[in-house]
This record gives sequence, structure tokens and C-alpha cells, in this order.
Amino acid sequence: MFQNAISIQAAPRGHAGGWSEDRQQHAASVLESLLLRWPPRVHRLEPRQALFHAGQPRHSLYYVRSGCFKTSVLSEDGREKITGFRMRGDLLGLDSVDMPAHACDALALDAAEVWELPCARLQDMLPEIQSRVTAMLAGEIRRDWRWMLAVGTLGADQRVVAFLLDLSARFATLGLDPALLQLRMTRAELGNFLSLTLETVTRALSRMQARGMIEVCGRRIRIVDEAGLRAVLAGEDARCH
Amino acid sequence: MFQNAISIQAAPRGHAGGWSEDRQQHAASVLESLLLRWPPRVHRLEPRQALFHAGQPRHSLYYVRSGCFKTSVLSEDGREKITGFRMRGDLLGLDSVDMPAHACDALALDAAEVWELPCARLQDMLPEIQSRVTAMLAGEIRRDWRWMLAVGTLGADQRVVAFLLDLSARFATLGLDPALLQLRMTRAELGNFLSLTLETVTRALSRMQARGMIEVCGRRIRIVDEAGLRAVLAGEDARCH
DNA sequence: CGAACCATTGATGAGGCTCAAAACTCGTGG
DNA sequence: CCACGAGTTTTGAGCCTCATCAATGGTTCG
Repeated sequence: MFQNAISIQAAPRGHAGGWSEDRQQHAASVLESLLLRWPPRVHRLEPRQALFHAGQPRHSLYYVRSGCFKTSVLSEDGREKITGFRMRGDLLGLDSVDMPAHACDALALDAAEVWELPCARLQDMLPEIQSRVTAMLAGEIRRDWRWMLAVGTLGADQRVVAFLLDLSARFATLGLDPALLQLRMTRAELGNFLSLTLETVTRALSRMQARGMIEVCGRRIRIVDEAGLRAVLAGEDARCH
Repeated sequence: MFQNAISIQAAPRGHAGGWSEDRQQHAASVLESLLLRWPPRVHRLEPRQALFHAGQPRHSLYYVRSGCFKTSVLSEDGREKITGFRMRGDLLGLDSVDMPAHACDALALDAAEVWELPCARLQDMLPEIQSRVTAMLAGEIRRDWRWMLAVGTLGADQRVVAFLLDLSARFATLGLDPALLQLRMTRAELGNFLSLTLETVTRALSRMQARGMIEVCGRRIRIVDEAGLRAVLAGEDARCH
């Protein structure tokens, strides 16, 4: 059951070399430059490949260098809940730093690259990244709380819009076009994260498209009218056309 | 708007003295003994008194010594989401350790006592409690995820039962009777936490009572048939009587 | 004793889930 | 190159759970 989820790849390329690829100073850059001071092990994953499963012994943290992951928890009777979608700059495995085993599943949604940070080595790096680990833990809590608020108080359309705007903002900080969203997850996964069914997600997207706020083409979504989306999110019943 | 939320009280009593009050070795004891090595400032709060509000400058962490708190986040347009109910052994303000201002509201639901841990002093205590802070942050994330799973996948009755069983387990670790739950929150607050309306909470409790699983008397709830509750939680449609 | 506040119960309706079917995408192999 | 099949997305129809609105009774506190 616990096959080796990842395959170890070549050592990281030269320390300055990794930098020149980047067009801009991303939010992720600060942490990355820190990590490059200790040569991290690099792993590449294929779409739908698991990085780790809940219950597996935890030896490392993983820094997401590229690609998109979903993290999820499972109940005893098999119900799944996706707790987040992780992209460049995120740390996987943080939620169980204090435990010997992972507390969630991490699955690559597309081709991805992660840098492994063995716990043993993590001790050496302290306290330089200790405060950053703490900050990322606290940040995860605040992010979770905001989604709990959204899921608990917003309607279906509003939740979907909130997701699109959130993703757009994350794209912006990563130097990507915030108006052109390339989703890496299925409607079912999106619905699971938002506590909706896949049909409801689809219908919400169709409604937004009918209002001319977005253009939907499968998993490619273009934001046409961000202000309109924000109005929907704010609850203003758009009477358009 | 930002009145002084708390009133400073007398210095803590002697270090060994605080211990003799405890009948048993609680889960909370380990952290408490640690904190007592630095004399913490003690604050007492009255029911419905705020410990801090979101946005207020953050100078300290607060250890809950007694009483019950609710922590909540607010959206721009006034929607509230209760993120948890905190009891003895919990730390308030952890979610914003990396920030200059609080990220949530903390409100005492009954008479409560907290120990203040100023950030300045926190530096001295490191690294002795550093690992504990990290563990509590990660633990909060896992707890949030489990509730996101419950709220996202369970029906109304199941959510209420999950809450009762969770509270019962917490009572047990605190040395209280796990079958006799004294709720400190209103039905509306409970519903908010579970993403239900207060009426739905009431009805769920009434149904469980009708099935003979609990006895409800206002905020006093006695668990009569824990196995039955677990069956409801597991989704087994109880066809009783 | 009155005034809030809280809890309970009922009636009604809407939002979203379930079930079902069809169109579409994509990788595989004939 | 096209056909096939699995997985995904879209759309429709009907139903069910839970939110909403409303009324009553209980409790606490000034």
C-alpha cells in the first residue's frame, strides 16, 4: 500500500543558476533563496502522483517549486475533504511537523517539482527558517479560517467566485496572468474543496459566463469582469441583461 | 471602540501551590508547569467580555487557565464565523504569532482566567516552549481540517453529534465528567460553528433526546447512549422504537 | 414585574443534492 | 487516421434537507 510515492532526481542545479529562470521577484523567491543555501534534494512528480499519504512516516518537509498539489484528509469511513490547493512557494507536510507521521495526503495535480527538506537537515537550518515555518503555520490557520467563513456563510455562486478571485490573486503574486486561470483540478475536486457538488460548481460557472463575467473553456477560465465578480461575492444581486 | 478589554489582576500564586488544586494530571498540566517557571500575569474576565479583537495590536499570547472562550473571524461585510471554542490548556493569539495585530476576536463565554505571555518574555522562554508553540499551531490546523471535513460532509444531526462527542472527549482530558456537558455557548453560536442555524441545532438536539440518546436541559446536556450517538455519526440510520 | 435574551416548535419555501443523459476531451490501440 | 473507451463536463428534472419566518414559553436581571 505504501509504495515509494516519489522518485529521487538529480541534485539541484547551481545555486545562482536557478535564479536566472525567474522573470520577476516573486513572493516565493525569498524562501527559495534561503533553501538554496542548503542543496535540497529535488523530486519530480507526474500528474496524479502522490507525494505522501496520511499515516506514512514523515521524514521531511517539501517545498513546492512548480506544479499544483491538492492536500486532503480522509475520515474513517472514506469521506474526503480537500484542505487546499498548493502551488509554488507553499510547504507540504507542515501540518504534521510535530508528529512522526503525515496527517494528510498530498497529490500532484500536474507535473510538479518539489524540494525535499529532511528533518535532520532542518535542525541545522534553524533558527534561520524557524520563524518562517512558524509564520507559514499561522498563515495556514488564517487561510483555513477564511475558507471556513466563506463556506459557512456564502451561497454556491459566491463560493465559486471567491475561489476564482483567490486563485487570481495567487497567480498575480507568482507573476502569472491573473485574468487567465488554468485550473489543475476537476470540478469534483473544486466542489469538494468548496463543499459543493460538481454539478453545482459547473452551474455556477455557467451562470457567471452567462452574465459575461468569465469565459469558461473546460479548465481554462478567463476573468472578463472582475468588478462584476466582486459584486457577486459581495452579495449584490446582479440584475443584468 | 478598542477599550481595554481586560483588567490586570494580582500576580500568580506560588508555583507549587497552583498544583495542589488539581485532582489529576491533566493534559494541560505539562504546559502549565512550564509557564509557571516564569511568573505569568493573570487576567480574569467576566462572561461576554472580550480578551482581544481582530486588528488590535498583539503584544502577548494568552494561556487559558479556566473558563471557555470563543474565537471568531469577521468578514468585511459583517458575517461572523466562530473558529473554535477554547478551554483550559489552549493558547489564544497563536494564529497571529507572526503578525503585529490579532487576526481574530476572542470572547470569554463565562468567567475565565488567562495567563498572559508577553512576546518580549516569550523570547526568553525560547526554545523551551518554541517546539510546543509549533506543535499547537500544527494541532490547530489538523483540528480545523477535521471540522472542515465534518461540516462539509455530514448532515445536521451528525454535525451536532460530532460536536457533543468532541466536547465530551475534551472534558475527559480535563478530568471532567465526559457524560455531563455544560455548554457555555448559545444555540446560535453552536450553529454558527457548525454552519447551521440555531433552529436546526435545537431540532437536532430534540431528535437525539427523542431517541433517548441524550437528555437536554437548556445548556446542560447529559450523554445517555454514547454508542447510539456514534452510530448516528457513522451514518447508520437509527430506526429505533 | 417588565424587558431582554434564549430555547423550542411549527409551517413554508428555496437552494442545492441526487439521479440521469448527452456532449466533450484525451490517450490508446487497431 | 480513426475508432474506441474512460474520465470529465454540461444540462435537465425532481426531490429533500435545511433556512427562513413566526409564535410561544422559559430564564435572568435590572
